[in-house]
Amino acid sequence: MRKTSVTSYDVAKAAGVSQSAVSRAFSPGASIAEKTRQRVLDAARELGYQPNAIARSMSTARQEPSQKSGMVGIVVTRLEDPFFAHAIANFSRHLQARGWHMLLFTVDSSAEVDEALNSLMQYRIDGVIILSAILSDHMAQVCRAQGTPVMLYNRDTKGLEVSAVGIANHEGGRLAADILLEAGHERIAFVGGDAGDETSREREAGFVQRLAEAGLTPFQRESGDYTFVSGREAGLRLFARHGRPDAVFCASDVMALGILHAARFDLGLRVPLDFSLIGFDDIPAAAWPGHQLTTIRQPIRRMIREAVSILAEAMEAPGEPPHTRLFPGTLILRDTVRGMGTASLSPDGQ
Amino acid sequence: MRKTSVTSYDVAKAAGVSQSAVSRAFSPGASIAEKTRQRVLDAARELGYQPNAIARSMSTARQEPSQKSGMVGIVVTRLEDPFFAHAIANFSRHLQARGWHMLLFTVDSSAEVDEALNSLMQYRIDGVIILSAILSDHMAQVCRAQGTPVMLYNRDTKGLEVSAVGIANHEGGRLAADILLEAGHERIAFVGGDAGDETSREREAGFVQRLAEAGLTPFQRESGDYTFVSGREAGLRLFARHGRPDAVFCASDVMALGILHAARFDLGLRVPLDFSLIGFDDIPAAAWPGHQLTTIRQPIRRMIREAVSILAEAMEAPGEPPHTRLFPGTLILRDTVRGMGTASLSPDGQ
DNA sequence: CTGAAAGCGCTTACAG
DNA sequence: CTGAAAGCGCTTACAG
Repeated sequence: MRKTSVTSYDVAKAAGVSQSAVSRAFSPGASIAEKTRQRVLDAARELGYQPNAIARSMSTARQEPSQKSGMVGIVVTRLEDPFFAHAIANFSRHLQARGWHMLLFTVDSSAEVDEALNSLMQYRIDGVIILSAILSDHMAQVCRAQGTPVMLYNRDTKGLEVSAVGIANHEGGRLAADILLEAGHERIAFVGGDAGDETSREREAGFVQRLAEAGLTPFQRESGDYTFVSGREAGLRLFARHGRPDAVFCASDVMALGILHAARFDLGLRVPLDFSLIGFDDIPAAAWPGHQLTTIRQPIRRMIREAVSILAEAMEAPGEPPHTRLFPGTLILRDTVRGMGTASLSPDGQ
Repeated sequence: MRKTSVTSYDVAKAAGVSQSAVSRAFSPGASIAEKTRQRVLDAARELGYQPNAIARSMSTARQEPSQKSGMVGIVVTRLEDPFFAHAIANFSRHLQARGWHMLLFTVDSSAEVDEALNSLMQYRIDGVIILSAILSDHMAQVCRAQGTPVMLYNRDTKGLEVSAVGIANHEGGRLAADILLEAGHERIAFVGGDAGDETSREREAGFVQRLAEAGLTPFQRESGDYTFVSGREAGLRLFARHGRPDAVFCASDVMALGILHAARFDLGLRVPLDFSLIGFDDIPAAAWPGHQLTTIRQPIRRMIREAVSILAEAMEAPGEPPHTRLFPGTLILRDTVRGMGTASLSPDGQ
């Protein structure tokens, strides 16, 4: 009655060889005569046989220090955010190119990461990448005990025994302050995430530090949740009263675009005439002709290549200590900072 | 030497029961005394035991008509596109809520779908969702033979024995023409994908049909690849010569925004004064204050809920025939069509 | 309610 | 180069 799928035994019978031979025919580098291999492959094609990855994974559990599934877990928040969508798209291509599959888990906050990890680890993933969230100390130890390497993307390790790839947030914040200071601004506001958001805090810290060196303190501070709408609302609050800022550093492009649209279209302000604006990330929409947002670019492609490569190494050499790599952000001068326009440092506008 | 992970045998020993009992303790509805169950669960927590989903999947292969892995395959092109990023985010939440995991595979074109499916099926996925792409006739039969239900999202089944959820493209195209005609336009251009793109073709067909009923033919036709940049370039071509269109229907919001930015910021044209523009999809950026793009909305949330629900049914009742469900698009009137502005049919702007 | 045992579909020493 | 056999970690009839 069962819709029996074709197994290596069926192929073996059809090809007139043992089941072991079938297995070897599908294992690169296994010792098998080319003639036998061809015979098996032909029979397999005939029957529509595909090796069962689940069963293979079971078998390898016997030899390997830990069971290999061929799957890498990905834990992500806010997949709809263009920054993350791009990251996932890139991760996916790199991982696939190296022969891994992606088991995706979306969470609403860092609080759910441990649970997600637990769920993912039941599938004996070979490694896991966590985007913009952090796991608990306990969970990090569990992963370590299981031999599952962890890669934090866009987040600091905080001393955990895990790998990480990220952007130099503190320096990025300084860079933003640099350019605003150089443009002669003195009433500089900051817009970031909430108090619990580490990335935003680091960017703010660098920003505030650089301001302090120039004898200034932030003129105003607003926060949002990294959506366009929350940026727009922050923008409205920023300019609601008298004594407005003459410049704004926003820790995320998505929110910066919210501020830009609020300023221009809700309030009728001119940017950069009425105030300068600088974002962070360099998402595609930052380069749109109507935006031309000056921002700090994250070298996403390189970062992701590096993250995958570090993780790959860790998955191959279980014992090795974790690696962390921080990339510097680069200033992309476009048209939203007074007196420092147009001369884009990037040739493309993508 | 192997970093032996803890198995049900370890828990059994610790709890002083048989391995079967451990298994039962983790199987909802299995016949086991509550006291035994608690003892097992305690021991499991103590040892950090988590059942091995891979092994579980192997076992079920014995009883079920086909092996259940708890994973649903997702095949997607252009993950970086906001329309797809949103779709994936939604799929992920619904699938997770029902206890499934998502095995994600990205492809560059429909040509790679069969290969992706082959790769995914080696993991004995319980079902698969293909976004905006189609599988071959042969592959559809393979899936059928394996008892793996297939859901096409945003694509027609073309007579294949698979399920599908999509938007009524033809009617959407008619709707777009309706509004442009009503606004009094006569030189109406169309911008879509290339000739091989079915979605675009259907929207165009409905659009052209409605135009014909009014005694008109499309004034001009340009195509792009669904990126902002390609929309911008199409916009440039649209207005490069004399005898310009006075309205444009673009089969995708992302491209429509490219046209909008090209018109306003590269060419200095006014929308909707110089020409009217209507898009398709209603992506978030369409509602940004500076855009206010009139468009045809896809009810993504409902569509995805329906897709998951149809797929879930198919995964539970293998024999059942596939289902197809088409949703109507709704006109979202914003500010890019002459004389029909501002009165948004949607209360929110999200 | 419980335990011993078979079996899911593979991989890989082991012995020719 | 090849085949017989053990074993990966579970689930679930089967027989108490």
